[in-house]
Amino acid sequence: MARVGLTKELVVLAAAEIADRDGLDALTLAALAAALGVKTPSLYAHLGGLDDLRLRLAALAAAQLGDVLAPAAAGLSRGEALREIGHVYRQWANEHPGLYAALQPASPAREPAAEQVLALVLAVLRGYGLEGDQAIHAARTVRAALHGFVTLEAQGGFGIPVDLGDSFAWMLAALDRGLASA
Amino acid sequence: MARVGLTKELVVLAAAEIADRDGLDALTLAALAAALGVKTPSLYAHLGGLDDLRLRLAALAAAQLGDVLAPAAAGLSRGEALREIGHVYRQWANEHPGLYAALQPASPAREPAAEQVLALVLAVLRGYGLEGDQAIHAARTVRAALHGFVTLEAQGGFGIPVDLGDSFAWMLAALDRGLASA
DNA sequence: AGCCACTTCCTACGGCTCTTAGGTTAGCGC
DNA sequence: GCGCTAACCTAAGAGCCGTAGGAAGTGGCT
Repeated sequence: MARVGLTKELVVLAAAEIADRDGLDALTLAALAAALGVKTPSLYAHLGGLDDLRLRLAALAAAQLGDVLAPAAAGLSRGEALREIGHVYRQWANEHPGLYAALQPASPAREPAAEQVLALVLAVLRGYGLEGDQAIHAARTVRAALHGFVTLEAQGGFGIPVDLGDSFAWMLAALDRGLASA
Repeated sequence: MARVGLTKELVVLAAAEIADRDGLDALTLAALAAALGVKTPSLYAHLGGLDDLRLRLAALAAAQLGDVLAPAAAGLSRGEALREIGHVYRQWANEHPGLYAALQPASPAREPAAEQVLALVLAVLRGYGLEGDQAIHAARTVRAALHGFVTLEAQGGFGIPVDLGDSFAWMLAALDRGLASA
């Protein structure tokens, strides 16, 4: 019985790879164990089970997204910052569909990263002169638009053959105008 | 063996009720059969299986959403029409979380209703002077914002204790300004 | 009325999922 | 070299979807 030498980190990374390649639904403990060259019950030495795996995946995703987003708006303001954050957000989501999907049911595991992103967005919104409740409304607006677009795109929800990148850029420009005139 | 007298319609309606009450994930053939007072395999007389049930649910959801949305913007234009459509959309989604979720993986089953909704939105956008590709970009923007907000709301994705209705109204107003200045 | 055919509904089963319980063995520290 | 930890295993159970094949209620036809 040659030991594989798994660690929690290796297991979660392998899970992320499966989720991104085959979809989050294809991430089963059986598939994960097979990918690691191990029998399914052996995973319970490293994980608390499927729910625990999903939480760890969500935490990993939140951390990664936070890391790519953090430097995106450095030195930019208003429209430029919004556009940059938007494009980085969309690109990361497109490159990591499984991880992005794992982010979905809001869980405590991703709370810290969520607050990091929120702070980042609020900083940009201050450039628009938005504070207090206004800033919260605006942050939710931006988040809803980004999340909605990326989600619909991932699910093939946009049927019409008009370039999605153009539409995304158009949306960010419209958001910029909407925020600027608040 | 008293017969229950099921029909495809009754089965799908019962499924919709379970999905809305307990969540789409809780909609299993076993749960559906139990709710109908029948054993699981009996459902196969009315359905092709779980995938088929999900498609039928998506078709039902698309039809319902189209029906409530169609008269929403009658006699209104621009900002008022957008606000009305938005509120009806959100209200329906909040009242039917299971059906709304069933709409998710874009399937051929909901195509007709999707086109109906698209035509409705495009009509409103004409009020903003948007045509051709511009109108497509704008329609995608509106859809992304609505879908994103409603989805995040359903998942408890908005943590901060600021009124969600206010945020939604703010988003619709921001969209209106963004579209008006396109 | 009586019978036939249809369709609903059933039991039984196989394969997949996650999960727990308990035993074996590899490899590190003493 | 020996023992302890933990990584890994087999075995088993509950729940899921889906298929196969049989029994029974219901409507139509003679």
